[in-house]
Amino acid sequence: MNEKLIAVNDSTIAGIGRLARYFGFAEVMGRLFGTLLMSPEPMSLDDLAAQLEISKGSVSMNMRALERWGMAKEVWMRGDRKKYYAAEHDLWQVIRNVLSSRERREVELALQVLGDSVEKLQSAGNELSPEDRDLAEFYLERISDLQAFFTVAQMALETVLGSGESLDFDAVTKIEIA
Amino acid sequence: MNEKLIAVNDSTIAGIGRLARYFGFAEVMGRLFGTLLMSPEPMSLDDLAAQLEISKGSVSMNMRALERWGMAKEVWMRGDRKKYYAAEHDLWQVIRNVLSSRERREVELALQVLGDSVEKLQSAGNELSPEDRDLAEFYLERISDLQAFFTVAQMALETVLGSGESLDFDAVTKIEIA
DNA sequence: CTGTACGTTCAAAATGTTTTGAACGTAGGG
DNA sequence: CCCTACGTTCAAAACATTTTGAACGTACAG
Repeated sequence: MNEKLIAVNDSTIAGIGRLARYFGFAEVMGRLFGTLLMSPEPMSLDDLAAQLEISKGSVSMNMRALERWGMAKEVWMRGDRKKYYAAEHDLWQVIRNVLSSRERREVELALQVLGDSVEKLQSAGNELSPEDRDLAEFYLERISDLQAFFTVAQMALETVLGSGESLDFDAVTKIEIA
Repeated sequence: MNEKLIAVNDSTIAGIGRLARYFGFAEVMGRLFGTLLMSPEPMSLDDLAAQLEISKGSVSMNMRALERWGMAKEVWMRGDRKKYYAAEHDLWQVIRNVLSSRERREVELALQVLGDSVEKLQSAGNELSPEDRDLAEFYLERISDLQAFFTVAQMALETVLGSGESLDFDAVTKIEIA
C-alpha cells in the first residue's frame, strides 16, 4: 500500500483515538473504531489485533463495548466462522447513541440529586438555627443555578436526540432559557 | 452545622466532582470547585485541605489549575497573608472558559489534521496503483464525513462562545448544515 | 535579623487502569 | 466423535495517574 495512504490512515486512527479519550472512552476503543471506519471491508478480531498490534483479548473486550455503544456492528461473512465487524459510519448516529445512553442518564441523575437536595433543605425548615437558615438559603440559590444549568443541558440533549438524519440545528435553536 | 445541610453539601460536592471527571478533569479539582461553590465565604488552602481531607500540596496544585481554567479566583482578605479562593459561580462563564480554552483548540486541531490528509491524498495523485486509487477515494469520503462533523461542532462552539450572559440558544438555532 | 506561617515543588508511594496471555469453552468440519 | 480454529475470560503484570509529605523558598511580624 502507498506510503501516503498509510500516513493518512495512521493519523486518522490516532485522531479518533484521541477523540475517544476526550469523550471518556478507552483510547484503544477509539482506535478500533477508527480502524474499522477507515476500512472498506469488515475486519475480523485477528485483523484488528494484527493491525493495531494489541492482544486478541483486548480486541475482543473492546469490540463488545463498541457494539454496546452502537458504534460497530457485527457482519456475517458467509462461509467463514470468524466474527467480522464494521464501524457505524454515520457519525450523527454514533453521537445520538452515546448521548442517549450515557449523557442522558448522567443529566437525569444530576437533576434527581439536586431535587432531593432542595426537598431536604425545605424539610429542614425550622429545626435550623438562624445561621443555618442563612446557609440553607444560600445553598438553595446555588442549587437553583445548578438546576438551571442541567435543565438547559437536558433540553439541548433531547433536541439533538429527537433530530433525524443529520443533526437538525434549527430545532436546537428553539430552546430558550427563562 | 445541621445534619441535613451537611448532607446537601456533601452530595453536591460529590456530584460536581463526578461531573468534573466526566469533563475530563481531575475529580479532586471538581470537589475543590464544588466546595468553594457551596461556601458563602472564600476559603484558604488550609480550609480546603481540612474540609476535603486531602494534602495541602494537592490543594495548592489543583487550585492553580482551577485558576487557569477560570473556575476560581483568588480573593484578597485584608490583614491576612493566606491566599483565599472563591469559585466563579456563573456556570455559563465557566463553560465558556472551558470551551474556549480547551474544546476549541481540539476542534481546530482535528480540522487541521483532516485538511492535511485531504491534501496528502490529492497530492498522491497518479503515483497510486488502481487499487490504491480506490482506497484513496474511500478515504476521502470518510474524511469528508469527519470534516462535516467537526465543522458543525465548531459552529456550535463558536455560537455558544459568542453568546453573552446566560446561554443564548436562539443564536445556536441559526446554525445549519449543508 | 530571626522565627514563623504560609505556599510551592517534586520524588516516592499509593492507587487505579489497561494490557496481556494462558486457560477455557464452543461450534463446526472432517 | 475428535480436532481445530476460533472467541471469551480474568488474574497477573505493566503501565499511568494521583496523592502525599518532607524539603524548600519567601515574606512578614516582631
